[in-house]
Amino acid sequence: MNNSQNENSICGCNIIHEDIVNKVSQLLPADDLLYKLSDFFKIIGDKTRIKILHALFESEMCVCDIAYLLNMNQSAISHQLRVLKTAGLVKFRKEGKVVYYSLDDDHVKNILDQGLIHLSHK
Amino acid sequence: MNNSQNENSICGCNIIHEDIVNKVSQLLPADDLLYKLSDFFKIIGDKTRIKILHALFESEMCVCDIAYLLNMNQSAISHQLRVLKTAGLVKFRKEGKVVYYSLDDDHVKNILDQGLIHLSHK
DNA sequence: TGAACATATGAACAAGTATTCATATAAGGA
DNA sequence: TCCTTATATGAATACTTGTTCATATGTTCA
Repeated sequence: MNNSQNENSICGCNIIHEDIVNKVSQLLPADDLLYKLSDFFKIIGDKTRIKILHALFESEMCVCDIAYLLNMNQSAISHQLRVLKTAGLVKFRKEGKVVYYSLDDDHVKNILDQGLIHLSHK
Repeated sequence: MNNSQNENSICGCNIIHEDIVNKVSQLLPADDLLYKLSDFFKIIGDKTRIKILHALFESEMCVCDIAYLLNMNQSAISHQLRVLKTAGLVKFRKEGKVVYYSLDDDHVKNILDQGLIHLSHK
């Protein structure tokens, strides 16, 4: 237990447990890494994108197929596919006019499945 | 290959591969479940909350400690702790004025670690 | 070459959300 | 009881982001 007299200007209160804060502070991963991590979860934390990913678990699909499947217009799907592509979660191949998207990462299915397990245990 | 003459009013294009769409449509988890799943990832897809969770991996902490550790004011942390509490990811115990937060879910650390593995493999 | 179509993309708009500020609540100590 | 302090919370603000609309690009086919 370690209190200082004046409240801290940063957080607006005193440090109650300086020893714990110091210990945890050292063990915490770098900000940079944690930001990347939260960005990754942000990508899969969207209902449209998570549906696209689940669809691609089953089969590669073209933009038009996905749009029809999800009952959304082509533009919205195309925008979201770009997000997934930029994040390295999907890749594509072109065949004439048609662009086929598929998964580009083995871990993603694993992580989504873990999420489902989490939900089922709550 | 299966084209209809007029473009589809829903997605603004024709279905290219009706067979695939039908197959995937049957295999896709229920909307309800996928929404819950994306909500879960949305919770951990925030830099402040992911820092809080990582901090709590190491030790239970009071609100003030977390605020000081993350260099944020008490109110912001309190709001985010409520989000995490509502999602069932953290729990708390009271000791006088002080409220101690800790993890309330075993799967979360696992999932975050998987996320880190994903990042390191990219 | 021109029409049709699959996809991409920029801009605008709408909706959601994280943080701040002010203040309330509740507990401890003088 | 009054003062201090730890936490919670409602409202306002600022920011982020998903979707739509209009349009551009690029390919096929007649």
